[in-house]
Amino acid sequence: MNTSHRTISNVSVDCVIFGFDFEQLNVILVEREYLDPLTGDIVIKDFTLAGYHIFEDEDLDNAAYRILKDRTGLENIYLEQFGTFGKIDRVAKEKDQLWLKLIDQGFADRVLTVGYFALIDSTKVKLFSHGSKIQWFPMEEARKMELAFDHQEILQKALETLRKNVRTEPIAFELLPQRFTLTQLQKLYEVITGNSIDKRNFRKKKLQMPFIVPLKEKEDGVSHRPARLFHFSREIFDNTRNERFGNLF
Amino acid sequence: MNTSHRTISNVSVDCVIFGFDFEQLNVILVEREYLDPLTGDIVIKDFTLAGYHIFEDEDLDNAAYRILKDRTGLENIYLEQFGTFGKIDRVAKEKDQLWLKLIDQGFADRVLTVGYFALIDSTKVKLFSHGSKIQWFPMEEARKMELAFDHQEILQKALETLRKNVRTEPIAFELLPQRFTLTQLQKLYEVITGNSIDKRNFRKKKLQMPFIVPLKEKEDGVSHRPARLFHFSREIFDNTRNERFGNLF
DNA sequence: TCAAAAGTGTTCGGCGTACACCCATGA
DNA sequence: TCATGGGTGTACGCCGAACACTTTTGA
Repeated sequence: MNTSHRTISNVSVDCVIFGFDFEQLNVILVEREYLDPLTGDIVIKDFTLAGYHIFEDEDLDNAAYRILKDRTGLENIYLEQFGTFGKIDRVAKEKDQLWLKLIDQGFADRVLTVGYFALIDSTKVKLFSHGSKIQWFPMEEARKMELAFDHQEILQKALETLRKNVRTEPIAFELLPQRFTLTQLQKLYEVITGNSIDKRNFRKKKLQMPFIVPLKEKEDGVSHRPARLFHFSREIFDNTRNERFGNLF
Repeated sequence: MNTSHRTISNVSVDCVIFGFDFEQLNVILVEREYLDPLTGDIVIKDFTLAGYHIFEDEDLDNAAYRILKDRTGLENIYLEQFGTFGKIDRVAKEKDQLWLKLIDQGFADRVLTVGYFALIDSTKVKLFSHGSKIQWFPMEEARKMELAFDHQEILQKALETLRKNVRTEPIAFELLPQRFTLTQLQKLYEVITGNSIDKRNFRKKKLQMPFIVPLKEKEDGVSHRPARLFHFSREIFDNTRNERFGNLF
């Protein structure tokens, strides 16, 4: 991690990085592991969100972009701040206290963390480890894990916010490749909201939206009838969005 | 302000306290004034949101409740966190730097602030000054004022969040007395959203909502036909809210 | 020819919207 | 009796929901 900046000891940023593999919603977690230097025994081994303290000389939003770039190499990604977590005891679990003592980075006892979620097209991303292992987990699995600190609570809030906002903001497309099929889009809405959707109604509605633009290309490499590809035109969206808060799906 | 606690120098909370006087949406601002101790000339005189640094021994949410109680005496008030503001230059305006130097409270150069908004029934609240004057301003006026720090930006975000959330969460009632008329409720929605609403359609819809309960009482002291009073039953709301995100107004 | 997913239309009920007049009360 | 806001019903169009079969492709 970059150490040429001074950090603010009381404030960190945690990024909930969402991805979609056309089957499930996934999230990136970072392994937190500490081995006894003498015996090699595992003292701590669990997972955290991707986070770090903010630097004194960067905007809060930039801290989130930095963390995201450090872990994925990606820039110009959709990032949304969804909450700040500041319970006194949020790092008070025994395991967390032990961890903080072991890594001994001089962070304050009291740390507030600002949560951001990122939406990325996971078909084209390589994860960077920087020492700690980092991997994708299906949301369902991640939601059952015992994460570090209050990260389970943060993950929950991120998911809730995503669920709400995906209905009124055109953010689902951030999780898909530039060219996608309507079935992929439908599946994405289904896994985010947890509802299943009628195919005909879904397609009828999408085809009416001028900013979902049909392309001439079709899928290839599939062993069934290939689907037409679409792309989301932000330009048309910005020009046609009407004032009402109507559901976008 | 309470000084028996140690504060966290990098983190503050600002409260946007909304009220409704049956005509407009109002917000509480605190006067920031500094007089030259020799000449008595006004060096700084403007307004800020109600805010303070958080204490080391309180949860983040509790800091917001504390500030609210200090200023209004109220407890058990609806409070919602809506964003955290952490641009590097958010306290860099010349006037703000001067202010920080003059009050000399040892706060850090870099302060992040967490924004909460409160919804209160302003028919029964007295404001507490604690040295600085504090008063209600109509939103329209407040939105044009040059507030301290980045408080104009914070106010804007608070208002946006209120506008969005009032459609899907039963929070409008927090701004009204326990017993209210439908016309008051309608006016409230109108001033929050900025749209005007058809009276018959509005009433038809409200009367279908089981948690808006008609009372036997009517208004009195008005020089026209008195209106029926209603109250919002949270209990019925909790039992009848369906899963869909349908607009609540 | 089979398996797998793509693609396609109609009906129905409910909800939002537009719209104008009489009523009850205090001054 | 007047001024002021309170209170009420109908008609129409659109949108969301339910529902089943044919088509295209690669294996």
